[in-house]
Amino acid sequence: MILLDFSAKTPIYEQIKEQVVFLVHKGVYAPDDKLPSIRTLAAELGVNVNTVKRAFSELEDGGVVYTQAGKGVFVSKGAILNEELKEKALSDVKVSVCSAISMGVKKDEFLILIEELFDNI
Amino acid sequence: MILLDFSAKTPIYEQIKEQVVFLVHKGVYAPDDKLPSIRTLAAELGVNVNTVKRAFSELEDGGVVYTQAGKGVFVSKGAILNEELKEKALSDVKVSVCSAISMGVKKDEFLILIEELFDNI
Amino acid sequence: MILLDFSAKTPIYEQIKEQVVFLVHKGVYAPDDKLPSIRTLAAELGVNVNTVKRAFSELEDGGVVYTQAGKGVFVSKGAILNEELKEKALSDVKVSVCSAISMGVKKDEFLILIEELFDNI
Amino acid sequence: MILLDFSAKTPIYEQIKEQVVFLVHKGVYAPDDKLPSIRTLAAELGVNVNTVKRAFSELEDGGVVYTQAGKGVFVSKGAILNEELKEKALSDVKVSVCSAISMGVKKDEFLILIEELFDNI
DNA sequence: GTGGTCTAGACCACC
DNA sequence: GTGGTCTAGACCACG
Repeated sequence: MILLDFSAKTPIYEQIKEQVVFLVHKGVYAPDDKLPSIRTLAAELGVNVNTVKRAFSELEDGGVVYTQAGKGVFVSKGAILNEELKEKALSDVKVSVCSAISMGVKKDEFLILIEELFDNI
Repeated sequence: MILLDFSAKTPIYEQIKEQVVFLVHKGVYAPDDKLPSIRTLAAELGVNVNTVKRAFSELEDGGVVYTQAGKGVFVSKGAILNEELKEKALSDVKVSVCSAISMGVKKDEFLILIEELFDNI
Repeated sequence: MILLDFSAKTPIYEQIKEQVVFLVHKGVYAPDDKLPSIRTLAAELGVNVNTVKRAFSELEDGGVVYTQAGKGVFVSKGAILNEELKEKALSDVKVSVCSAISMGVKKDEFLILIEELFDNI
Repeated sequence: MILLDFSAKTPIYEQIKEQVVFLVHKGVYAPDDKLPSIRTLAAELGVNVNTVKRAFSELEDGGVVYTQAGKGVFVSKGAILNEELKEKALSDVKVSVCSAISMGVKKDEFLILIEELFDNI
């Protein structure tokens, strides 16, 4: 299931992308599984069709999914290794950590936060 | 000194805000110190007056600075202890880390990144 | 309908803020209703886009409305119960009444003024 | 004693005017009493001489004080009856009360507030 | 079409 | 000199 935060700063299509990638990593969608159709997903999420289309299109550019015209959108075999998205995510972490450091957050606080997050998985 | 990255995705006024907060935390500006006038700073940064104004205005909303019309903008006494900003920054880190985890980033990668950032200070 | 007094001392964006809050309290705009777009409203009021934008932006800070970029500005669910705004308004009354008292205004004059204002509603 | 709120929205010279009027009404300064010199008062308040000068100048226009060149500024005999300032103060109350009404403040709340203020005198 | 950001001007009140 | 408000444009990302 995909949940969107419409009030968030991150664009809707980015949220969709991230959550699809997440679901693939989690194994909810295996390679060659068919994703929900663009129109179905758009209806479920209460979102414009173009928004889902953009998300899927960029996922395809990133090699996470592939499209078969008239059939649907499927998970790529190499999806798990998508380095581009991973790099971007790490870069975002770097930015937010830098910002937090400038607010006076100490190293220990980061380490604790990361431990907590990994414990909750 | 404030440095701007005009090609960054983060708005200029946000960059100014962050760096002012950083300078205050570093002690470059002490409580009740006068910040450069918005016009002076705008000229130095090669930026529009309104952009600096917005940055200062939002810093005022956040309790980091206070304004005396006709006099200038000054650092608040409680600015150093502003826990709210710190909490928000940590929350942002949490979000970005969660996102990165879902992209497949492993715990070690976070730890390395944090070590690197603290080494560079 | 929003009416502006361009010759008033109170800034235009403050007038817009007050009247939107008033309309929300009156129930003209219910929670999750979409407000007029900033461009439409600016055109209707004969005012600059940025002025309306500032009004909406500050209403968002105050929790009266929320924004979905690319969609519009909507009334918050908790807007009607916003005690903070009420407290601030009462505080402003207190200040002005104190000032008036020091000018020699008697208690009866306040009571008469309040009666008149409530009669006109 | 005059106390200023530099962070307030009301201009410094208005605050000085109001407090002088208040002190006169309270009887701290009687008719023909000499007020502190402009420079003395400016120094005490940590304020620019021009600011005090403006306050006194407008008080003189309003008939609250009169100036004797080379001697000083003195309280007028008719100061207690200054209707102009009183009208302005009442007008300010009206504005703030209107604003508060639109925020949902009820009549009783105003009456209670006024009772409280008059009890504290 | 929507809001978000930014620019380059302007005028005003205050200090 | 300072900040506060406002205008009339512009470009961008998003839906």
